[in-house]
Amino acid sequence: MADSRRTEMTKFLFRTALIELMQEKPYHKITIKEICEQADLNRTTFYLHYSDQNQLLKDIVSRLEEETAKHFSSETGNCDGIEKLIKHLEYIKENEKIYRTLMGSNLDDSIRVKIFKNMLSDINVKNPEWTSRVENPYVQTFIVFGCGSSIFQWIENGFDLDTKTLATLLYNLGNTALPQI
Amino acid sequence: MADSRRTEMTKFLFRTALIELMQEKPYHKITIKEICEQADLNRTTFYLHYSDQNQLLKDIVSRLEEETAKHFSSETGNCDGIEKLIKHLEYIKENEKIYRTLMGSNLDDSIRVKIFKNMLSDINVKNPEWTSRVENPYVQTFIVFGCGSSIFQWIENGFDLDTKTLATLLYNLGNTALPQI
DNA sequence: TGATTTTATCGACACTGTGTTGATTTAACA
DNA sequence: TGTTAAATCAACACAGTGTCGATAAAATCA
Repeated sequence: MADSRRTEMTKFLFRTALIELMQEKPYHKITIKEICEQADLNRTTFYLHYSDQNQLLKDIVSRLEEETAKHFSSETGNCDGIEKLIKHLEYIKENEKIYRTLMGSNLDDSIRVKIFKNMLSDINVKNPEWTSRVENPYVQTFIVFGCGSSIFQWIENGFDLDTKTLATLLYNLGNTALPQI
Repeated sequence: MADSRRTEMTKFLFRTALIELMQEKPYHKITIKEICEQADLNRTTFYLHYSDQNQLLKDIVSRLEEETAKHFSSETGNCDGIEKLIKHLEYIKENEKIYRTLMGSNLDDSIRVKIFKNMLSDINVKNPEWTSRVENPYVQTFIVFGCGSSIFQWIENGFDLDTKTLATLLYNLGNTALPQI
């Protein structure tokens, strides 16, 4: 019924193996064979659970999304916009390894957008100052990718700004522009 | 001496073949064998000029950069910031095929950044309103990726805004935020 | 033009990764 | 403990890679 403990463990090992390999080399150069060797599992077993690397990667990303959603549903009930952004940045900092790995692996656009939106989801959905005025999709894109890329750079730079400074910067970048459009 | 006409033609055929294939499928799924079949050239000939697909792609991108630079060195001598941006957008529109192909193929970050910066190079380098005040690398990243992604979306949407409207929008998004930081 | 050099082609090679098979072993759990 | 589900194993045909040495074609120039 559902996924037994054994298969759950197997899938966990595959996910771990891919994440480990992604820290060493770009995603697109990682073969299924390598993943299996890293996980110490048979290649036939891989095909029992995933059709290819992309399926496995999607599994990793969707689990991260679930965990993030779970975390923020309880955490940030009533914060204002900038506090939510700070909480998001803190969450990313706490989960440095997975975010650094995902962002540094030249992933496909669809995956990258998912992660960007995930990093900003609460803000993008719930903060009236930011989004209720943003019916223009170009402005949304500008802000999501502008913020997302800056956060990515912040991760790469080893968190050289404290969360409040970066949050204020990004918030102002997005916010001050909006009313004037 | 240098590249003879014959090798120049051969390389041109390989470049054309890759661009054609990139319109059909994501870059990372294109094999060297396919490129050769598309170009109607022998696979051994490919290895005579390029070590792999990435080399060929870099060739394509660097030639686009050269052409762009050549175009803008004569074109936009003395325009102000927003006019330069309009000229860039018009140039992208004129070269729709190559830009659409490059941006829609899930390329590596390094290539994407090159193209983004290329799209904004004049603005980023020469417009005092935008960049002399931007010593903060996070703000630069925000603007480059914000604008780049919006322009990408504009291409994907089939140029649904006229160049002046989009240029004004992006210019305001970047510009109004800056003085307040 | 014919001789020379450069460039593209051809066939073949060993090698790596892919995706699938059926038979077998291992481990969970009722 | 016996039954069931999951992981393993060996083997398969197949596709793409990168590299040969030998050959053919085509550009260059004496």
